[in-house]
Amino acid sequence: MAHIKDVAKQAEVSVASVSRVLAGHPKVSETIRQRVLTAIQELGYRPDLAARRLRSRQTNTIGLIVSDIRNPFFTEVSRAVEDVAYQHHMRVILCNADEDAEKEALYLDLMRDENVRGVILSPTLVTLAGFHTSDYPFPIVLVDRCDQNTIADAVVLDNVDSAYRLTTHLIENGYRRNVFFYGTTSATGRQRREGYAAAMAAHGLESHAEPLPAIVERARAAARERLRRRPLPDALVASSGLILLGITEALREAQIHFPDPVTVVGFDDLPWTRLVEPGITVIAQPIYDIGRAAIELLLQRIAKPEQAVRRVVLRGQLIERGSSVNRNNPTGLVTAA
Amino acid sequence: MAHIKDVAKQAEVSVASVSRVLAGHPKVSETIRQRVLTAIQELGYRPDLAARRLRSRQTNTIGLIVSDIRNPFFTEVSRAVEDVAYQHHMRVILCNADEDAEKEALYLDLMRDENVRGVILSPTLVTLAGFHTSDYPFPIVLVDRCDQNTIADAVVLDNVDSAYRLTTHLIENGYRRNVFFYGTTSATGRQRREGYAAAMAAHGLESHAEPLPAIVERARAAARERLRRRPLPDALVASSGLILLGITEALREAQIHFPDPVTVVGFDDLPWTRLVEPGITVIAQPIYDIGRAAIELLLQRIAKPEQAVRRVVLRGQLIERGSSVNRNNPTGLVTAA
DNA sequence: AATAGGTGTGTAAACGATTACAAATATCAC
DNA sequence: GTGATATTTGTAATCGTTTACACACCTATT
Repeated sequence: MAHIKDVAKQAEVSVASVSRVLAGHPKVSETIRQRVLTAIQELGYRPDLAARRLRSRQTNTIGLIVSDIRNPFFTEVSRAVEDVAYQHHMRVILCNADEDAEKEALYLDLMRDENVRGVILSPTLVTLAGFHTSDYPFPIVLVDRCDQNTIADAVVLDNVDSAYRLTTHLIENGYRRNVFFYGTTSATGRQRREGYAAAMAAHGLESHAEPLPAIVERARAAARERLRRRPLPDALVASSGLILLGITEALREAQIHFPDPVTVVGFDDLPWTRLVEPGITVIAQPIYDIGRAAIELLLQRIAKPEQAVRRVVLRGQLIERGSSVNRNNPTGLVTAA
Repeated sequence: MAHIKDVAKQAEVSVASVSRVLAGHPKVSETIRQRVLTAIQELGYRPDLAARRLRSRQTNTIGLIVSDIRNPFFTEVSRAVEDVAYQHHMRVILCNADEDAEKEALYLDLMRDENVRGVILSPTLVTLAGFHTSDYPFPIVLVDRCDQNTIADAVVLDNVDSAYRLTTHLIENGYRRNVFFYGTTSATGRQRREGYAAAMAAHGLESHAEPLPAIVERARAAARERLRRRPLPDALVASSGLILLGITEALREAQIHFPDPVTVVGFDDLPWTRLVEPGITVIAQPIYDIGRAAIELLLQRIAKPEQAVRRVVLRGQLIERGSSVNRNNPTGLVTAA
């Protein structure tokens, strides 16, 4: 394995010059630059990252701590983050905290050990509660989850409003007894519940919100349970893609072919929501954009540590499908007034 | 930030002793061990990874290079790999090669730079073609993709046999004109095509295999195209979950409610295959087990570099659902002979 | 011609751990 | 009590870079 010394010898220059060429330093003559470059070629030299990091006290790594890598939302976010990061010659360490605050803390420590330049994090409620950017030696951008009180760079959906629009859409189409299933570990679930409750209240309807751990199995169980009770609801509303999947499975189990007598709508425009007849109405999140905004925010923050804290809010898009077909006017004909 | 020197001073021992305690070295007296441990506590000391790696020329990192992180197969594999790796105090660097041989090579170089202990790789055909373990300074375990000629540790499905069973099942249930859609970038797609072709031939039927890039959009387009031609096939067979999704979307677009006149079956028991009526017959891969086997194989190889090359082959499970209902006897009644 | 101010280049000191080796101490047999 | 041996502990070299600083050289100004 060739070292920087060998390159220096081969190019008949000092190690400092080699290092300067490597760093793209401006004050180095074209002659030397060329000699070094060919020497590097000839020897197939690759700098030792460990030595470099030790001496320079810097890495080109950023950390991405997601709460569940199996959630398609986070795989898409990861994808966006990696795409942009690699364009900027930054490496990404991806960690999976499993909706577990302890693991989150563990990984944040790991990030410190790794000397990362910054972190993108989708925090649990617990972590978010006492969250202060200043507790960490690197900048942090929150993604998907953030509340009003937290002072930190963040990229989130307009959760309250999206849930409000989704619920209002349901109500206007004649679904009035709507049950909301939401994840308890995230701020996002709570905010969406809030939007749901506001919409219900605005129409003089009673809220029924069911908190649960945001995984498919628990959502299925909760929905199954609810479908056993009477009176049946008009609609089940899911606060995330995973919960939506669980609910849909429960409906299928119960042989209920939505939209009648019970229908289902929710968050996240996953491919299969179009596939199951007659299609599920959802709020589509611009997931890739969320991820991209997060990494761009982080890169800016790294470049300018002192810039003002920013919060990017992206709008969810209501996609109407068969599961929210108008019950008031099921024939689709215009009723005479 | 406290250094090892500070700890040594605080504990009134030498830096060597501190280092030995940190490494869990056996020859260190209980007295010193305790003094060091409390000093570490008091100072909140955390060793500098860069320095440690530079001096010891070792990391506790393994690399995982997958071909598409958005493919649920690979997210599940990642999950398994990370779970087991972290239990063994190993970090994982996850990279996404995007079915691109150049990116694969790039990431393998990156792995070398990072001095990883080993790599798990799902190679493209191009990379697999000239693959020699000895070209790399670390052990490599192939996952999901490997051909007969490649000499390397590997964990794969019984692709040929699974495809054979799936196709035979179709034929026996009365579907005879079956078209196989498979990804061209992976050895897996080819092997499954082989099993399909063998089953067709065994029943005196003609093969129709359509190669395509293994992404949803291309599969949808290919299926759409095929559905336009006449005569219509009896069944479309997908060699992967993403292709299955594309085909199912095309069927929906064309308003074809499988199993009649055209049905669909394929690989990967994704949650939605149960959901779309009347359910899609699939080969279920034991994905988590595949990932776990891969990381365990790698850890063993790291521990014993000279052990014999191993190939672990896991069996796919045929899950029969509505999409392969028996056409010979559609009523389900026993026909009098 | 002497001085000042740039350039560009080289030398050597970091960076913070691990670890070979030497030194000190403990253990034991006689 | 002595020497031999085994066991801990400490000192200092080392890993491969980056970078502060010094130095040599060149140009421009007086």
